[in-house]
Amino acid sequence: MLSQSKLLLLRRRHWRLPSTFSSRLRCHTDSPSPSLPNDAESTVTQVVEHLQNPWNHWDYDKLRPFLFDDSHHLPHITRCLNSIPKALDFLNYLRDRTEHHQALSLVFEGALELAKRHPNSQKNLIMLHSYRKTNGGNIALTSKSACLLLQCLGKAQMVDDSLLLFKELDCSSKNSRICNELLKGLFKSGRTDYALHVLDEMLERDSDFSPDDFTSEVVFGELGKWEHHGRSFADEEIVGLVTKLCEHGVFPDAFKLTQIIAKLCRHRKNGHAWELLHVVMRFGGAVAVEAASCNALLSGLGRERDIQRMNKLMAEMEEMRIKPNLVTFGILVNYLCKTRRIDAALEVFDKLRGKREGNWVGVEPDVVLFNTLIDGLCKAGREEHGLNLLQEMKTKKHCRPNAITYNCLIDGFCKAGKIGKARELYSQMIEEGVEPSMVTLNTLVNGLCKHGKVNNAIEFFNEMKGKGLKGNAVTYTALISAFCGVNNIDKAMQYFDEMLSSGCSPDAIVYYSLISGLSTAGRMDDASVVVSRLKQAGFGLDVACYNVLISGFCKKKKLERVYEMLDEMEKTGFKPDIVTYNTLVSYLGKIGDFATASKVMKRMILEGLEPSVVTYGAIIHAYCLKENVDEAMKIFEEMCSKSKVPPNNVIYNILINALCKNSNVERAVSLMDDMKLKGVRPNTTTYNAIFKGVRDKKMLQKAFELMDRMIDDACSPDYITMEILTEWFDAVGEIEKLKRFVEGYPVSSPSASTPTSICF
DNA sequence: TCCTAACAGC
Repeated sequence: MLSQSKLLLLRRRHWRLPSTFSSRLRCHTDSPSPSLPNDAESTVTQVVEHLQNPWNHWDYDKLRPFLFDDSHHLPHITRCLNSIPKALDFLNYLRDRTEHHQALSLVFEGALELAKRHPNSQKNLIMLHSYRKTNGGNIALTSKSACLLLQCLGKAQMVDDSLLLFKELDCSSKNSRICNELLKGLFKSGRTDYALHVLDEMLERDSDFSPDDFTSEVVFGELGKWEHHGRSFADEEIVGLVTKLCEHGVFPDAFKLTQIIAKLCRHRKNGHAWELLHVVMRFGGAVAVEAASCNALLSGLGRERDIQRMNKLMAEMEEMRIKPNLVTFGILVNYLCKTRRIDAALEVFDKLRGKREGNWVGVEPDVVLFNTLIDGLCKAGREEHGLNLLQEMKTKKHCRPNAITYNCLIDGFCKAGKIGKARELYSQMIEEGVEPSMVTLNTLVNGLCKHGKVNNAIEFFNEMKGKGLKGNAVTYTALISAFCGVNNIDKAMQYFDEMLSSGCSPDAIVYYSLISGLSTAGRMDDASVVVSRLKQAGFGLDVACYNVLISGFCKKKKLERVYEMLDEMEKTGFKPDIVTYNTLVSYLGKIGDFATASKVMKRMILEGLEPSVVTYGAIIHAYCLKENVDEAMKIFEEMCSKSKVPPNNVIYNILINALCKNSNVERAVSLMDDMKLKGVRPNTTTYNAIFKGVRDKKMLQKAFELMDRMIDDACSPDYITMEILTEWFDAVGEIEKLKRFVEGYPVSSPSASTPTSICF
């Protein structure tokens, strides 16, 4: 049969504690806390039983002893009531009968503890807090109560209540735990400055509540966070705060220290991170610092290419006997790879697995380390060596190659132009059961596009679509750029639309590719449409984007649109760069406005930009177009003698072309000799220009000579070369020589019959 | 929950 009280409890279902806590029987058998002596135990049990009386018919005399000498039992007694309403009834009953504040405080503490154990503790604690606020004026808080309330108010971000509560406490009941809870709440609500003020009080020499491990947890946890509700910390402030705490013997744990250092390094504040780690090293020694924290700093230093400090830190680690781990070596190898010192990276790699003499023998490299090295090798054009490492990985149990391993190699072989090998590696990865990723898809699509195999790229992409892999912005950038590159704007637009309809959201780079393609194709109206779509999507133009647009408008002679772009650039805070100036100079040169071109160049120099080889090229080209080759040559001489930029083959090509057109073939030929002398490599365009010149002057012998030189320079004739030479050689009966030339044989000496280096 | 993390597009 259910007792009356149990019925009551059931009726107040929502107040009930879970069955493990709630049964009245349990309270009977529940022995009071172990510290309770046996005789006390029985009196406590008696009074609890009495209080369980469902109609709250309580005998004040029975309770009286607990209000005075034995009042320390009150929290426990209250907890045993197992019902918050009942506890409040008890509290109200006492308040009507006694002025004994301590007793009330202790009963309230018991009620709070009950609430804390309730599954809906937060709500119940808040309820008790409101109860006390509205009608519990004379209930002072014990330290424990204050702690519980501050904890729940902190969680609820009721920061003003927290502060009021804290102020009301008298100094004797304040302790570190209470301060910590307040601190936590203040940080959580973004009252950073107030929190720091409390922390300062805690640190004061004569304060009774000095910071402890929990303080460290709260404060350092806050410093390591990426997002703050209130103001974020200045990096200097972080260092200052940690120093202050360390001086008081409060250290961050290894995890927090690592987190804070990593955060500073990501903000490119290596100096502060360095200082921070060294403060902790200085005050806390090696105990406080683990390899992970050093690794965080090492990787930051690596990113900024600060090898001096990397070495210094490694030496300090050794001195302090902080043992480097695999990650430490990973950072070092990564640094060496990224600075193209791949042999040094291999040396570290071999040392650490004991293949060479060194101190670090016996560390087994992992997949990341292998991948870092393979990528480094591929980027250095040593993909074959990377392949060897792949084979080695396959023999290891814990180093199975993953998609990233294959991606690095596939990219390496693509960049080296060995598309076949790249595809072979792709098949290999499928055979091995390694799932290709989006990066695999993009690497191959891009590789195929870059080598003029757009159709194969599309084929492969379709194949992957069949497997359920969709393309992303990177995939579409590759395709769009490729189609723009072959002037197939419609196809590029088609893929742009497909990207949108497939649900892939474009990024600034895809927009850039299309804008660039349209501008190059002279379709400025379409380009402008894409620009507004880019802006609608929430992106902005960058300098590169402005440059392609300016160049496009220049080509279309839409000067007013050019100025519009320049104004917009200025308004959005972008300064024209060397490309912008070169575009303008080139345009002004082409329309023959040398006065303005010269003004633009002056402004460019005023802005601190040095004229580049492109700037000189633009001016030289402009004079050539105006058939003022003498002036062009003057600038060329100036380049050779005074400027910091020596002429390249583009400059020579412009001049050779112009001289030939001007019937000054001799001078053009001497420029070709000059190129050889200066080590500037001629290309097919150079030869085409000079061939035109010697053809017009009917210098057949010179043509033979140049053909041999062309073979020696490993330049292959193109359709323009053939156009220039075929008719001429046919007319003079030398078509055989031309055939031999195309096959790579020398032609100037009739006896020559062995192929030359062109076969390589 | 920290550190190496590698790979793709302008």
